[in-house]
Amino acid sequence: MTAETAKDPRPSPARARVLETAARLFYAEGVHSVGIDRIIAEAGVAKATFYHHFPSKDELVRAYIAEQGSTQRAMVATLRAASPRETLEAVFAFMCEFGSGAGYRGCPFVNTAAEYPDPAHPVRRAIAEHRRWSRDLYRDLLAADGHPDAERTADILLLVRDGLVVGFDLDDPPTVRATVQETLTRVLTL
Amino acid sequence: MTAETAKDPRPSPARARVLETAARLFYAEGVHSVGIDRIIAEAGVAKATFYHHFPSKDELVRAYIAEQGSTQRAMVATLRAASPRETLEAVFAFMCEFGSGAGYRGCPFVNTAAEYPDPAHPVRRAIAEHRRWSRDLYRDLLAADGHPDAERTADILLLVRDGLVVGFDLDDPPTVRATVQETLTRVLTL
DNA sequence: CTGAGACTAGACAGGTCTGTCTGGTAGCGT
DNA sequence: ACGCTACCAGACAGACCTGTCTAGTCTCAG
Repeated sequence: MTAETAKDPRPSPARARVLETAARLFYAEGVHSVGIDRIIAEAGVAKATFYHHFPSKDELVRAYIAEQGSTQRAMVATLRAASPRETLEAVFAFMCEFGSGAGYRGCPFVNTAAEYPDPAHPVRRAIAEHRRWSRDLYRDLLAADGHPDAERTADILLLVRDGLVVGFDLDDPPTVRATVQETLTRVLTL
Repeated sequence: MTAETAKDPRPSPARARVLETAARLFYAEGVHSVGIDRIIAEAGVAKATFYHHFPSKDELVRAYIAEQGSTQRAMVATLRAASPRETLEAVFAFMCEFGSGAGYRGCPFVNTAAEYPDPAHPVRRAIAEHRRWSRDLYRDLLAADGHPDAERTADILLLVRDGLVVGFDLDDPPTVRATVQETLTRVLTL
């Protein structure tokens, strides 16, 4: 699916404004709590324009998830460090940094999944796709670092990642930060 | 807050039916996706009766969260094993068992928190309360087992718990089960 | 110049949401 | 017998939801 990676030759500022506004509101308040009317009002876009670009609200949600995914992939690309091990640590350090920020409201993928029970739903599929990418990123970095059990350790890192994003949202950020650090130490040292 | 622990001398079957139905639907489909009308219809209760027992939907959600908490506390009480260490393992084994079940849809606390952004909201406070109880349970069991760093390890176990409940919902259960086992091994052995 | 398409403004339909209200029945303690 | 409380059935208000539609503006390629 190369839907969000330069598919459309015309960027369409209105569409971008809708997606940007939707991302901000969905993340801050949840998908079902934010209506189309509010999105188009804050984006300064007519309703017909919205439905010209997105066939339904669900498709907007799917686009929101896909856009979050590409944003995160781009962010990780900027974190590439000298060694795979350092890159891995930079990724988790970044998540901790982000999770300690003011507007943090948890992981958009996990939060949105909570509002879409059906695993076969397109939104859920988009979420699953990003999870696979995350896990593969961890595995590749571990393997490049010469880790003897990259596959299983990647699964563990995904589990730590999930605990991290939930913890920063629900618990005391400095404590979670220290907990993540300690967990990574115990999990990565053999 | 002793609201759910034998406060009312009259159990009120109608109230219990509402709470039971709400718990089932909220868990399976999410809080905002399930309306009052549907709950009272499936519970076989009049609307006036519902609003006689619960002042608002938000209060029903709070009661749902509180009830989930007491249910989990009761469940843990039945898992007490010979040693604290075995009890701890039984708790995580039970979560894995439950997470592998057919109707599993993630953690009601985490899922509901995703729909209530405001940390000051009563629902979020009830969720925070249960998280404190979980962390304290881990800490007490670790301390009773003679663990040298019960406090920090309890934080880690809470993080593992969060990763566990998310993973069983979004990923392949058998894989997550093995991952949890391996994570606990790496995290608990010093 | 012409026509296609992106855009704005806003009415509208049909449904669902929470919460209130009326009206009436049944059990139970005193 | 009386009154309190729990309970049922369902209408109703007012707001909000998604999605469609009309009507008209503006830009730009050909």
